[in-house]
Amino acid sequence: MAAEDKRKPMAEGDTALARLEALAPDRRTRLLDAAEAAFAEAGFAGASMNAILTAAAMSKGQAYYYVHDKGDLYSAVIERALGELVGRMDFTAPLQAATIGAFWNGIYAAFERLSGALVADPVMAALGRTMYEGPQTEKALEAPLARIRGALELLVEKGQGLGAIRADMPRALIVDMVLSAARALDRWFAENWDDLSPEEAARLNLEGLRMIRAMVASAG
Amino acid sequence: MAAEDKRKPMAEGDTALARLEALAPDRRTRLLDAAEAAFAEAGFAGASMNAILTAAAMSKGQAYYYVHDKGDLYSAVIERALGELVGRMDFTAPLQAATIGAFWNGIYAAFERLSGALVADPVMAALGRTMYEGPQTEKALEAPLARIRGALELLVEKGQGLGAIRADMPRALIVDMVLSAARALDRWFAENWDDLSPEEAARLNLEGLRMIRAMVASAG
DNA sequence: TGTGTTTTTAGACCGCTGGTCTAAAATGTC
DNA sequence: GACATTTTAGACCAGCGGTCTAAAAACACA
Repeated sequence: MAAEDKRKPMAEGDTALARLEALAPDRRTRLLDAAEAAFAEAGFAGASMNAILTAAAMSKGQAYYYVHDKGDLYSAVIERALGELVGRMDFTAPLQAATIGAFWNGIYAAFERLSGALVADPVMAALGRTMYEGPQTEKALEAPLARIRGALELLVEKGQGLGAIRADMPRALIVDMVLSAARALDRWFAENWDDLSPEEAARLNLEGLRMIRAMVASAG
Repeated sequence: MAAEDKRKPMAEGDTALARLEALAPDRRTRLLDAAEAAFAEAGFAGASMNAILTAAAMSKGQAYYYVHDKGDLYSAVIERALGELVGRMDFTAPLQAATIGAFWNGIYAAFERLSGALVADPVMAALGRTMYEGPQTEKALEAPLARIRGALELLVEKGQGLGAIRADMPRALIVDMVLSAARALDRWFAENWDDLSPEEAARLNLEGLRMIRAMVASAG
């Protein structure tokens, strides 16, 4: 009478983050820090799981007990980083704006804060670039990305309500275009930062946001 | 007196495409076709070199004689695909436009042709999505991407000369933002194509281009 | 404290990856 | 026919992400 295998096979749907969350904070931090550094430097595919585990001083069995696979670990890293970022952006001002002008000004301010944060933290910036690697990352990103898109979508909705943003295009499309233009702007800044005077940088940043605004502003 | 090794070690800078170009056309096509299909389906990192070689009925020694590494093969695939695409876009009309209106119309027409081509050829579209995988592809793409950017830059310059495009921002930045917004537009279409009526698709496509135009148009 | 159960850990192991290397085959040259 | 060069085949290599087993550690209840 073979005893049935009662070992818990890692609850199915939960992306194993359940266990990760229960892991002692210092060890979780050690793992996520090592992973974040590796992903930021080499991208998702380029980062070596083995190297990450060595850096985090964790055995394989240990790591794969807390995480389904590499993509899962990646999700956790992104989720943590995103948490810090959205905290910094803080969209409450534009969301409560009463006029079109106040709406845009609130957005400018939020993006300025974000931009400052990314400039100050190149690892985070590099990690962000990671997010478009392709089919493998895409799946791992679904959950965390949905959250940030949700926030932006809310913002667009508010803008449309105020008459600030054109309402004749699908909201999702507008969000996509804004996100990607903003990212291009950011990438350009990252690459050319050293050649820019502070004044020029500030001017270009503001004008860049104005360009994005022009793209989505309602014709009126 | 050991005879020096006279074997040609594959000329250094030339990305080995020299040999590839000299390869009999049918065999080169066989290899590139197999690679294109694999890259389009699984992305750069996800595609298996071994599988590609099997599909192309080529031995390893053979393939690596004509190509430095996977990135090199990828470059060749992109280069070929890009050649077909730029042929389809044909920017001569907007480049010779005499008025702002004609300039934009020419651009609309070129993008419409491109969009049509991508819709008709999903493999090519998938391949395009591949191009932003990360550090690994980036290097392989430098050369082919520089060409398309060059073409766009010319276009922006012309637009600035006509007063159609704002001249107060670095040309490279404008090109980046346009490219990435256009890509977002394209991606959105790729994902939502099935849910769109032809009329709606046409309208959104045109309006999307107008949005991009609004982003870069001079304040005038 | 002793015993049985469950959770956690270590690391050997697996199939596969992209890439190298050598020895033979093919081709060219005189 | 003889020699040099170019091209081919595929065994082989280190490293990859991931699995698995067996022991260790922690917990539960007496």
